[in-house]
Amino acid sequence: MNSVKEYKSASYKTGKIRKDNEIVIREAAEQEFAEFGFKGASIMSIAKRANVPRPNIHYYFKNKQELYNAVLMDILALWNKAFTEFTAEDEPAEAIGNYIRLKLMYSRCYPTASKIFANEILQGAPHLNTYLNNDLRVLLAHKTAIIQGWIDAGKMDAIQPYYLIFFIWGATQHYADFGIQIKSALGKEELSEEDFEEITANLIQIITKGCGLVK
Amino acid sequence: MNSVKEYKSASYKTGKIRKDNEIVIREAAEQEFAEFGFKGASIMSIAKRANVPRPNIHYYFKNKQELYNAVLMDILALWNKAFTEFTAEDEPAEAIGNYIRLKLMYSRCYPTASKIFANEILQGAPHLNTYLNNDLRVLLAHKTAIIQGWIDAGKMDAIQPYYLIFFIWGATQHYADFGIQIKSALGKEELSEEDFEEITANLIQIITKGCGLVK
DNA sequence: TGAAAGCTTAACACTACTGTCAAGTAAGTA
DNA sequence: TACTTACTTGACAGTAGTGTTAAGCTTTCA
Repeated sequence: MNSVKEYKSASYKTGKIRKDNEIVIREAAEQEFAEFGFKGASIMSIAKRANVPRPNIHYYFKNKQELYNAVLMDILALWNKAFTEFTAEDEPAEAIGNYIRLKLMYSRCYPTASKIFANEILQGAPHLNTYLNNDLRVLLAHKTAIIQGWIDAGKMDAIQPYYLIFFIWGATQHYADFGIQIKSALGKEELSEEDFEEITANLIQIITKGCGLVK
Repeated sequence: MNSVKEYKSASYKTGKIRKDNEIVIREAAEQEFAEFGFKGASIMSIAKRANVPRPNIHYYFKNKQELYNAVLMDILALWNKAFTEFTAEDEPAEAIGNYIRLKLMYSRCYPTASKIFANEILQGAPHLNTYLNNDLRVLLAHKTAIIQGWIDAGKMDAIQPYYLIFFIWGATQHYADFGIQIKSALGKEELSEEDFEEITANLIQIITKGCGLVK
């Protein structure tokens, strides 16, 4: 099992073709899952999006569940990365501003990932129980402790740290998940980089000022 | 067709049994659509939730689409009601505070409605094109004009009115749509009325102060 | 009380989708 | 080149779900 020969043979198996095809299928699956959630998505439709015969998908991923898991794990990795950003040593105004900027950048660059996550939560998070009750909870407890530290040090107003985080999440993710509504309301086909810069500036201004971090 | 007799006969038709059954089915459908969206929902599963044989649903609603439309129309009526609240004559601090309070109340009292709307938007709003491009756009233009008036009168900071509205939507709806994540993060089974009051107070404080409406 | 309207239900035909298999083709390596 | 492994594809069986029908039951009210 662990001989050099076996290892080599394994590396042949996971060759370029497999890698490429997996990516194409994953991307098609992301679109489908983002729109319809796990239950509403169909392998047939994913196959059409990916432009491959349906059985190919089963060749690369055992079933719908496994394909979904693969996609979801990628997203969680991305999500965790967006979260490990500010520390107790940072100045709160800058740290919170950067966090908002980062979250909005994610909404702009990875709206599909955000939508899949939203769908998963709407469906009652059946595949994310472990994540929500462990990883996320720990990360969140850490962040809120930092914010509480800033409050105790008199650096900002006494806001419930959890609610501050939820405010940032809600306001920033809205631009990915409700993108269509926003575009429609603004009468735009797409939001440009400049639009996002303006949104970022507005949101940072409201929140930092609202927390007593700037005048 | 319009004779008194016909009218009377029509009123017999829509009797108590029909009314009651329609409500039971509608409520079951709301739950199902909130979790799975239009495509992911199944009439079979709605029938089980409502505790009626499946064909009964077809007796009251022609098909899945019509049932969904009925549910969605109720929600839009509710949504519009949540929107017709502040006017140019109001003091901005109070008006915006009240709007945030109202939106959070909706998230608390009608989370299912909020989730159905979220699902619809995530699926690309195929049934809401008309609403988004007409009703909503008009309402929104009206509200943003009022906010712009307050800004021009020097009553508040120069925030893009559209973005202010979107912040409020995102931050408030988050408590309905992402309720599970929030409960999980806070380690609570349910959010109490007191929790919502605290959330409301925090959010109003951040936003009104952040807009330069209070010190 | 009985006729008409309203409601329920089992059964049917049909479609969409899933997962599997076996036979085939293409790619990679000794 | 010959052999092995990787990949593709059409065909199949099975399940879940939809919408319809026809027959039976219940309620209403003249």
